[in-house]
Amino acid sequence: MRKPSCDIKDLNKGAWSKQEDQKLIDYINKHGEVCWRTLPQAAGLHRCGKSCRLRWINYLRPDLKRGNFSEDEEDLIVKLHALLGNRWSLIAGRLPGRTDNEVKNYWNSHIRRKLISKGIDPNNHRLNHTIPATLQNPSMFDDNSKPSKMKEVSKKETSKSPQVYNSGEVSSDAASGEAESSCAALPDLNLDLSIANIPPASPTVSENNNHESNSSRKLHLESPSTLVLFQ
DNA sequence: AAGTCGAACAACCGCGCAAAA
DNA sequence: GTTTTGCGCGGTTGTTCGACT
Repeated sequence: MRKPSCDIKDLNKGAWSKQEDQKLIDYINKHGEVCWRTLPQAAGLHRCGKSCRLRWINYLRPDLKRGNFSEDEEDLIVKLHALLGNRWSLIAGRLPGRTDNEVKNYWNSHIRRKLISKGIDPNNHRLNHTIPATLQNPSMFDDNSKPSKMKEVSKKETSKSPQVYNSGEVSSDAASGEAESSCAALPDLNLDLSIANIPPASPTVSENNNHESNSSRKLHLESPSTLVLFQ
């Protein structure tokens, strides 16, 4: 049986200290992103490689943008989500300086609610037939779609709700189908969109790593025609 | 001022995939 | 052809902090 990659005892968990961050940064600056499994020991970190990788990719990488998402970025996320579903790494790959985790969090905390407030199902980008309570009483949302008292879309509810795009089960057909339907739902969005039209982000870590990401392997993005949509 | 609630976000977990052995 | 290994992904959880009562 395969042994877990993080089964070593006495490993630190939880928040990273500044010292740990610095060790990781120093090591990667010196040696580059080598084998994540062996990196912690080599760098003198009591963390599993996975944890180091995550910390580096999501927080320590020098090319990270951080800060609020712009309107353009938000638009792009919505469009890409309509195309790709919950393929956060692919979506993030088109947003320079953004990570999949960041995009995912932003989607769940901001965009998702925003769409719901507009009566759009964030799972399939279709207009809900039943008018949501939020539309009947728009005052429940302010301009930033920050729900003042929206218990209906509580954290648990949103995270536990079934996703249309189950991981690994979304074919490009399904994705394009969603996109087609979303055109009607989102008339303001120009979904005459192809991957080729989207400005490429700076190479991600995985791309730099000479490894094709899992997601691109699954979707074969290297052949853009797969995802080009025409209305 | 204290307590409660919810949003935001960092981090972890489990799984699938591809490459290597 | 099968098993093992490591990476990367998406989903979920935990923690922090600000707003509100």
